[in-house]
Amino acid sequence: MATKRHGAPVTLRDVARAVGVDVSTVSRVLQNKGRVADDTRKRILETAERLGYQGNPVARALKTARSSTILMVVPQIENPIFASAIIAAEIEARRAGYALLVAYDQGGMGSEIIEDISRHSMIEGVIIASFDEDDPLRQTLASTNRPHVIINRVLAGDPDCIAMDTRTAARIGVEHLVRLGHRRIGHLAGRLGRFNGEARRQGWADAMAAAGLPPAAELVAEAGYYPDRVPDAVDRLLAAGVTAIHAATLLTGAAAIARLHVRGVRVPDEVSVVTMHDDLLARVAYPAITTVELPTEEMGRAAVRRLVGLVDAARGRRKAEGDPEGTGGGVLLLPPGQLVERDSTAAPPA
Amino acid sequence: MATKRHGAPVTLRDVARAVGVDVSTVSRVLQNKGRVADDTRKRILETAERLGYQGNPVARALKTARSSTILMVVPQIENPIFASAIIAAEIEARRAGYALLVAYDQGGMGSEIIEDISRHSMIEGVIIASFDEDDPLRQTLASTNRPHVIINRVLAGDPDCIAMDTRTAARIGVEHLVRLGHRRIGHLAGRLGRFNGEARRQGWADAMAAAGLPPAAELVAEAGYYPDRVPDAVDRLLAAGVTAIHAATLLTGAAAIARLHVRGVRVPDEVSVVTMHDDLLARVAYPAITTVELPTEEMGRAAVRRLVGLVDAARGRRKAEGDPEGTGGGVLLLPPGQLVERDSTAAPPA
DNA sequence: CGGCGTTGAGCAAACGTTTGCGCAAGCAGA
DNA sequence: TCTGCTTGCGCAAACGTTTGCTCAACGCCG
Repeated sequence: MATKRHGAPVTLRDVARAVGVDVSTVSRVLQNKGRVADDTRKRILETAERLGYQGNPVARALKTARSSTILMVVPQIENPIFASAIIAAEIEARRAGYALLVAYDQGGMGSEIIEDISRHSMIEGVIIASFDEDDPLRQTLASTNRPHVIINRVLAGDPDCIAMDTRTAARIGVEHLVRLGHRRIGHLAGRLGRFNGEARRQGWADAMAAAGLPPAAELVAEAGYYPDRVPDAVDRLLAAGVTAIHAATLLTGAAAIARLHVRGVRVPDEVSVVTMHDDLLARVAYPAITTVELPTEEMGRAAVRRLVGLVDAARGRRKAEGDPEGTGGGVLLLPPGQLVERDSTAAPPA
Repeated sequence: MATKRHGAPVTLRDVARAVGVDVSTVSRVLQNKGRVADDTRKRILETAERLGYQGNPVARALKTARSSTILMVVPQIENPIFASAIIAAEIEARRAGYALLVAYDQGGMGSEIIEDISRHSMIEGVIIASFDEDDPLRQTLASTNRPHVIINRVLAGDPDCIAMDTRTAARIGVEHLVRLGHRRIGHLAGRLGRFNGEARRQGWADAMAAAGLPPAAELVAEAGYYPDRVPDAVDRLLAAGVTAIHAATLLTGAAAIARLHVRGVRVPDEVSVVTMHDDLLARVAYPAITTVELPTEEMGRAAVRRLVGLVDAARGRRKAEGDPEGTGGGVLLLPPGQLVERDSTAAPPA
């Protein structure tokens, strides 16, 4: 009996030898392929269990050319939207039998990152969050025809984008303000001209139009996604005489409230604030912030499902299965959740 | 000339054939091992470049038994401490030539998760954040003797823990309050009895003792890590007559401020609030929160460095190199950063 | 009783590397 | 000219699987 070095992992050969069959038979049993006598099967399963056979994922990957690993590239920014998307994506990936690699893009380096990681790890597909319209990564991805899906943004020409319908989310928030009686409603914009900034502004405009209110230019103040420029933008909205502010993001919404406090403006008595993405921050702010729930987790899950579908398709499997999981191509725009009414919104002052 | 199926990846054999040498020679050139004639080397390099040779990480991993992949397990909680630790860890890992898998533990399932992922991916080491003192994962890890490091917590008996010195961070915050003239300083505790909750309470007690102030029991109110129980705890501290509150976490600090607002207590005029972890939330709260910086990113980076060291050591490399990178064993307690003074702290009312 | 289909299992090739070994060529010293 | 060392490179085994092919044994039907 050939003694193995202690600690060395148990291989198919070890099991095969112990049972007295060929490795191929063991392999077939372990993956339920091919016909094996019930008796043999039982002995193999028992022995594999007894020896603690684990299987070597690398060897399997080499033979099958499948690594069951996907990569998610996110901007380095600590955006809570991505944080929860990653969490949900990982859990969904694990459920689907995949492992999730993450990589943080420090700005437009997506291509290099993917290439870099591909050097040590075989990745079957990529989920990309850091993606400007002009990102060179797009070319790379298209030319290398590696399965990929883009999240948090709809990109013209790419069928595999999964984003949240922030336009509708914005509309819901603003409609709530309208319902409360507000007429001069300002929009604290993110980055206008960018996909997400623009969608939110549109949603604000939609609600305004539906209420017969003019979406005047002075009612829109751009602040970006960081708190820095918020005070200035809020001041401009106050100068425009708003009684309510719709903030594009939770973070800028909170910053807006802080600015209103500084300016001595009471929230919500004098000015209401509403925003989207129902995160913890909305609950610890004072007053607690009224928000519209965003399907951040569903975005992560949907991205994984779509990507797994693409990977499978690329391997020729379930080619014409009528798309039973609804993962079929096409841009997916996830509807927002509920309006969560808290203490930052009220009727305008008489 | 054997035409390859278009799209099939370029292998060593392809390059070797094109140059007219053996695959082994190509391999040696590509990894700079062994002696090869300069001329041959140049031709091989050129051809590899021209054909776009990428190398197959799986095949390499099979042969070398190295996957250059590490796993980081974090609790599913969207704790900003972990978010930034992950980001920093990933970037450090990439720099070290590793890829980072993440997995989110939904509560005590660490062992299952690791086993699950090990089925598809070969992982060389694990960084674990979700780790209670009694976690069964600990046994698993010890018995399987897989290289691992534990972060955000010091575990008796495990030499590879990397945590932040939150005790000192707490002391620094409280010292600041003392310096401002506060004498009745409450501690809004996390979870007492747990590593992190206890360290912070100790730091508070340290500063109190140093100032000759009695750390009375009624000055400590436990609230956990979530905002839910904060209002009640704050009320108790107010009843105890505090003029300042040291909150264990940024989130509960923000929630405490909100509660003080609700109670009609002005911050910082009547009650000051200080906490730790200088995150965006501290800047968008009103008033902006005075915090002590926490080395969350360094924790992530240090964990990766240590783990890489362990992995290398386990493979017998640089066994006795005098530990040039300072990654040597032993618990690492990272010192906190600066006190960032903002608007939530001031002298106590006369 | 011969042909044939089915079942169970072994043989061996392949996946793309890495690496120990061997060997030919070249060259220096004796 | 022979020995012996170095340099450059090919040969082939291995890493642990998966899978197509082969084949013996067996039972069934005509």
